[in-house]
Amino acid sequence: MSEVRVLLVDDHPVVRAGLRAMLTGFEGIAIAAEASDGRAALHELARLTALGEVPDVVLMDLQMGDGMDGVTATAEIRKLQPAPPVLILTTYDTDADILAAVEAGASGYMLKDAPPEQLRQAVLQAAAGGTALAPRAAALLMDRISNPGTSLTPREVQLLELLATGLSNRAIARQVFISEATVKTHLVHIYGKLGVDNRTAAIAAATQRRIIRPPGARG
Amino acid sequence: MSEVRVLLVDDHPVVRAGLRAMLTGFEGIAIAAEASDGRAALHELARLTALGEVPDVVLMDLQMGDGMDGVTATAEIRKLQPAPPVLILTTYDTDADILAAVEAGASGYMLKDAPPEQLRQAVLQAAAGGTALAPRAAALLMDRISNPGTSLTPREVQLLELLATGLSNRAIARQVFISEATVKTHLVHIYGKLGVDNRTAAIAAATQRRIIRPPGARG
DNA sequence: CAGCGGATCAACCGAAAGGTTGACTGCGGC
DNA sequence: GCCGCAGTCAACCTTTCGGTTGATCCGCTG
Repeated sequence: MSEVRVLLVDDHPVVRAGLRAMLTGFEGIAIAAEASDGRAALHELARLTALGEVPDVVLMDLQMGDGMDGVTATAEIRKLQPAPPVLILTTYDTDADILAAVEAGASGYMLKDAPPEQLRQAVLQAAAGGTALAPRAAALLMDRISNPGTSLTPREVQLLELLATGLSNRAIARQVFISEATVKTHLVHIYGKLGVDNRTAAIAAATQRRIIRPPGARG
Repeated sequence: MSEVRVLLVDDHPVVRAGLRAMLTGFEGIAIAAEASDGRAALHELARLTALGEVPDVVLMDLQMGDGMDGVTATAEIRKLQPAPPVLILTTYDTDADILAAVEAGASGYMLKDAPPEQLRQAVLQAAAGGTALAPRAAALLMDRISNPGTSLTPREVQLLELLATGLSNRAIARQVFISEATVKTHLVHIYGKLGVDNRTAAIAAATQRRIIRPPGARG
């Protein structure tokens, strides 16, 4: 009999307990192991692989306080041989989170506030080699392929990061060895792409979409 | 046999399942009921009270997507007769969150990444009429009573939060029904206390010191 | 090669923000 | 009752920022 075996990866004991209780309550799903961050997940995966017990799906949180984050871990897992499918289960549904996860090779993207039945479906689908996307994630990906020209250039992201640290235009200019005029030009472009009209709104928008890390983010 | 009876309030089914599994696994703790937001919690509380089964403690998340938020719900619960103690269990430990919760009458402030044993202790302590604070929450409150002059006033924190959402001075003024001049006065004070000289730097500093949550962070 | 987009810079102007001074109210403590 | 502090507002000035126009340079691509 073929049970779907899941590797849980989440840094919150409470969430792990919830998933464990919820998933083991379903027919045909079992927990193979648990890990509290990406690095631990890779260790578990190596251990299980050595035993010939590769899990059928990895259920992974994206935000994990101290250890390796979910996107990095997903990319690492996808490099393995064999590489179990990774289903992202997270709290946020921001553009960059979703895109980063998909680019890293995730088989699905679900939100933690999803009803249990949806979660069950997603786990089974991912384990079977399919995909499982939350509505907003699906919508975003559709939108991306229809008009891809909206994203920020690497240079713009770099200036955005400096902006978020609280530097003035002049200070940013000095930092990257360009003129203040150029900084202003870049900012105008950034504001246009983000749909805002000042620097604080740009920081808020860029943080929300996970284009940049929150100012003073730890880790 | 006096079991401690808990009312769970969290908008995530997964988290509720986790807390349910974790707490019922402990001796002397039982789940009285569950609710997915503040309003539902008040309903449950009314229902239980009518049955003469008032819970011994309310375990409440602060960030809840759609319904009444945790701070408002806590304040409402504390107005009841009888008013069960409210233990906050949340993901973030920013000054603004902690102070708001304590001012609303919470008996404790714990983080979701706390180990199960700590959680158990906190629930029991709160139920017994005591308090339970995460280390950072305790440190913050100690700091508040020792040197209250250095820290930001509630009003200043409020403006800081609006600032971080990307609003202009005029927009902030309209939001809180004061003049633009007053906003500027507050900002000057804020800059002085944070040791910065512009709004983006204020956001960065306030985020770093956990006075406010990162711009765009959502529950 | 012509065209496009990214990156660079200048000059300019109006709008917003930063900073200062001063003043008034209301509340709590000594 | 007086003092200090938080909160409110006005007037004024300087600096910074936002937005526009226009330009050069470079690398890639059809």
